[in-house]
Amino acid sequence: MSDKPLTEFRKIRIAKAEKLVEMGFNPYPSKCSRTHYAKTITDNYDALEGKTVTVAGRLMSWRKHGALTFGHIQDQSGRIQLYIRRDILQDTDQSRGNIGYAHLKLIEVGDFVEAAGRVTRTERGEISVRPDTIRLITKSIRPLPEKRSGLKDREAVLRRRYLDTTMQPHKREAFENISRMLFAIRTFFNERGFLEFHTPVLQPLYGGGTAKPFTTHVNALGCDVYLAISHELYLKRLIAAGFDRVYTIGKYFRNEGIDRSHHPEFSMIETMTAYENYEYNMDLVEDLFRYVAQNVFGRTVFRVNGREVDFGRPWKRISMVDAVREVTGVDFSKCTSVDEANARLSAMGINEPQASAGLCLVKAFEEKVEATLISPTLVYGHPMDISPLAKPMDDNPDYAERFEIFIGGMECGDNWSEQNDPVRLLETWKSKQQSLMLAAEEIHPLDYDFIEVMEYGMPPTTGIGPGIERMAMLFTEQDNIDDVIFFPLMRPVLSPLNAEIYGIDERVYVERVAEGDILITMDEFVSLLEDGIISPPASRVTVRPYLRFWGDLGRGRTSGYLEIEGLIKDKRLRVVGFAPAPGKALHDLTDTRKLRAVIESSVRDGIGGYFPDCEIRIHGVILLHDPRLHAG
RNA sequence: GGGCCGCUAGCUCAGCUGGUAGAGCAACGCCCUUUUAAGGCGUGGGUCGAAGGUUCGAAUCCUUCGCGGCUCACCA
Repeated sequence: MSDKPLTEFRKIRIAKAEKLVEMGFNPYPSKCSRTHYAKTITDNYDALEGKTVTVAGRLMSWRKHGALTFGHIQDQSGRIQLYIRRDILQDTDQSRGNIGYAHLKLIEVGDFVEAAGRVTRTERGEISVRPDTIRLITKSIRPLPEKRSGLKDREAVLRRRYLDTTMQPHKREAFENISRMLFAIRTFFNERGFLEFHTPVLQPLYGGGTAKPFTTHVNALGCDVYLAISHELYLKRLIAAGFDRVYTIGKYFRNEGIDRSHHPEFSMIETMTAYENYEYNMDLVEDLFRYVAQNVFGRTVFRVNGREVDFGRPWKRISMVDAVREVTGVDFSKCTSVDEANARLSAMGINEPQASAGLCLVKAFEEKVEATLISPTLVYGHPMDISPLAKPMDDNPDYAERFEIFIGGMECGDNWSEQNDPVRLLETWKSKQQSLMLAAEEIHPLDYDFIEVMEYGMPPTTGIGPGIERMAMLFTEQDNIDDVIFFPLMRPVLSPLNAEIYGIDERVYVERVAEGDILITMDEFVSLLEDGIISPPASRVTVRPYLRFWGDLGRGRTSGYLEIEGLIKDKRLRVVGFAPAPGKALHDLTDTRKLRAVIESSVRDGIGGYFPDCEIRIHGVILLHDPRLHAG
């Protein structure tokens, strides 16, 4: 009986590693002695020709020609060819870890190797290292993807990014540039006298925004906390503490939609500057983007959504009222009533009545203007209705000292003069809380501790908050956020193949209850049936048994649940605590027919009698494993 | 959440209106002193995402589910 290809491949490679151990080699040594990166050698060939160098990296190609062997080693900098000659390569020497020509078959594509030898050119002119010695640094026991195409399946790329960047090294560029970007951002702020702080990710209250948070629990304190949806309230506490210029490059967590420009976990650079207002920040934001463009990318013109965006020119600054008037011809500042404003809205084809004239302006802006703002534009003067943490403008208190950054039709940051009047802040928050409770049945926490901070006093302050990923998308010219986040969040999966390799007998399913499903216990279910409360609206009920086996086969326990469709209209019922045939050994998994028969009779005996006229379809048993036991 | 699309060997992909599951790369064996998509000869490799259904017969048709993609909506 032969194995599946991957299983066989893996066994062969493990056998080679074992052979190496038998021979006295360590296939996983801890040290290597690289002297040069590949690119250093190809860039400085004239100076290095004939010199002895040591290179190390992953073996990406391997061409045997009898007494000659060619291959390419790939390191972080690039690739360089190995030109191996039988008459030059030293013999196998376990004490030094050297692998001689006779044993070269023990290393292969995918392995990490180290080669020491002279820098030379082959007859075809390729700069190469001609090794005197070759050492195996790390044995690889999985096959690399197809060498020409690499990974193409999007899911495979996202789940195994390390393979994608191995096969197509140019795909590392965006990530390298993001790293440089972060360094440049820090340099930019540090040079301007800002101090970087780490603010809490675990927060007892979530504030500074209206997003849905992730919740978690602190055992030691016995209380629930939230992952940060924003860091701004903590930065303001730092200003109150006497620091004039602070920033954080923090992680933000928002339990909301995922699409090509939204990710549940993202990063932002957030600043607070005391003794300045939003106008200072307009200059700061513009300088920041220009600084990053020039210092990291060496240019100011980028392509965003197929259109050119120039960060070098002075950015357009326009009030929201003017921006809407420019595009639609409607001047919302002249609207004297909500009804008038809503009439203007519906005249431009937006039939969603808003609660205030300010909200009408915002709606018109979002619908008609936002997508047209390709060149970097700062839009200021938001209605106070939507700016609870911002200060009103002196000359027009209906509008906030606030601006948003728009680039390529995408919002890239929100910024304002911080409201530091504690009495007004409290009033605003309370009324906002009430309206939100009425409107959305959502309770937003009031952070009284923060109000107290404001009562002690915070000097005039202004902050900016450009998103790192949005910025990275602009500068690396990617249109999908997954391509600027190396490890995007995905549902966990365990392939049947891995389940087999790692000795997990059954298919692994992640147990979860979808929204809208009803979860009840077996006892509750039975009593509902007995009382006749549940009866099928349709003539057919579909039952899917899910079972989990604990402990040793033949002796362990069985638990599971039934998924039942057709008993409650449009809902799926999940009955937990289903124990088929109590007392019987169900663990003979090899006889699936017998297993199924036992489950079927158990289900039919259990519920079939309650509605005799109904067809009950029982699907094959699905075996569960606790994913937590086998994660990773 | 809605719509559309995809899932076949480790990887990249064929597989027509239902009729014995295919190729290349990778792997294994042998040959080869200038290859770089090396080449030549030979060999092995599959729960066609899962479960049901229709059928004499299903990778193919139907239903449900899983995972993913694109897109719209929602959400900053």
